[in-house]
Amino acid sequence: MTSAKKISRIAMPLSREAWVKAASRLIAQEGVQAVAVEPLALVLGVTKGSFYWHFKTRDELIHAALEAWEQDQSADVVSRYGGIADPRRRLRVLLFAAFEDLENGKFFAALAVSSQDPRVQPYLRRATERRLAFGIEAFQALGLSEAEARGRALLAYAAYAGYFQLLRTTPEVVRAVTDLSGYVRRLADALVPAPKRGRSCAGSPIVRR
Amino acid sequence: MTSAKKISRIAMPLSREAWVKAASRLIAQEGVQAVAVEPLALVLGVTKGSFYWHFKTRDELIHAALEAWEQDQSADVVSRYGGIADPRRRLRVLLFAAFEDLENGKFFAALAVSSQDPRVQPYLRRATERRLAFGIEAFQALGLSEAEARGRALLAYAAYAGYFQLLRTTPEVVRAVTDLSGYVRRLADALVPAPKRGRSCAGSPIVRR
DNA sequence: TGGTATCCATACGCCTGCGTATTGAAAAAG
DNA sequence: CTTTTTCAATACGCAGGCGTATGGATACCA
Repeated sequence: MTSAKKISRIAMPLSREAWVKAASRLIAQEGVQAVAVEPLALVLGVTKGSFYWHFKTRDELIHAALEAWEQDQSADVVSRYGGIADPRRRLRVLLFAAFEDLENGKFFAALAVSSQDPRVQPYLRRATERRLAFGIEAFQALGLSEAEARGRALLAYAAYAGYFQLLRTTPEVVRAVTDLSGYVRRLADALVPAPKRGRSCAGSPIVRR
Repeated sequence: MTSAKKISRIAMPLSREAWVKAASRLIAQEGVQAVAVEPLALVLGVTKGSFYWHFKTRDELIHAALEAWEQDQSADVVSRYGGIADPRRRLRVLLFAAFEDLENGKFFAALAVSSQDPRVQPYLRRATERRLAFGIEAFQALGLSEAEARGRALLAYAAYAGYFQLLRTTPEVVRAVTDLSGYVRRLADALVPAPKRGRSCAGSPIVRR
């Protein structure tokens, strides 16, 4: 049958979820503006007729895909939040976990591509607010002043956003320079005093103000 | 001098440069895909007829704008390079200078938006390679190993890219958190041992201020 | 005065993508 | 065995954007 790369579309009806999923993949790879009905239908082995039965407009599909991402997001953060008591360790684990979720990072970078799109903005804004607030809280738990915590959280978040942006724009160059785990470790060492093991810097290098 | 955005255009012939400049502005604001001939002509107060006299295709305009940016880039880097002898100070000055050039930062962030565009890729790749190489060199001048220098350079560059990405995608949120100078100072403190002040402990670059 | 080069307007054809309308087919319900 | 519901194909209209063709208009030259 349709010997295309995708599943062979053997007369099995297409679910709404299938469209959303395909759209999400497309967003992660080429950004929101790439979500076009006809090309997408071609990939799925159907025509527009199918799409406009499942969705009222193209915007509805985009919105659905973004909504799905936001749900995943929240779930993830909450699940990792409950855990660790020690603030230092929690912060480091948080950092590593964030960078380890490559899918999410790539999707986020792809969203940033379409940041001017009014459909995307609210999702991007909420995600940024949520993550930054979380980061600030985590840094404050170390005993830092709010200003200091804000600054470090922004730095950490920018390093996150920047890494995935660079990975998207020029993956060869980035990979030639260092690997992910080394990158994150370095970031964590720069922002969070190492937790107990080995002699960390004498006394308390952290200034609370 | 076109007084403001779209006025004048009083029978004075339009130069090729005017098109390139307008295109560059557009790229910085909305990305490469926004560079469309007819809307641009509307802004400049002419029609397509003018454009296709100065340029063969739309691609030619885009290339011209990117080329102009790359030239500026190189000039800037070279001009700042000659200066400082002390590697610590040089690195910090470099960092501050990079972040202070808001125009360039915004243009870079806008380019990253269109990183998938085959027209943009080479320019983006060259800029990234050049800057990273420069950063690595600067860190090695501090006496760091190549691996360590690579790591820190990537971190610094990601912080740069990330900051301007966030400034582009969610400026309100970023500005609510901290200001630019504080951000850069923090980054410099984290990556570069302060020039004179008390020596930080050997391993951890976190420095009391 | 006439010619030539420069700069721009207008009109056209083409393609892509959105959304609608209509028809069709197959499964489920009756 | 009908009827209804579900899903999809086809055909259409419309808009925006690229590139071409052609015809002014203005200025500079000879």
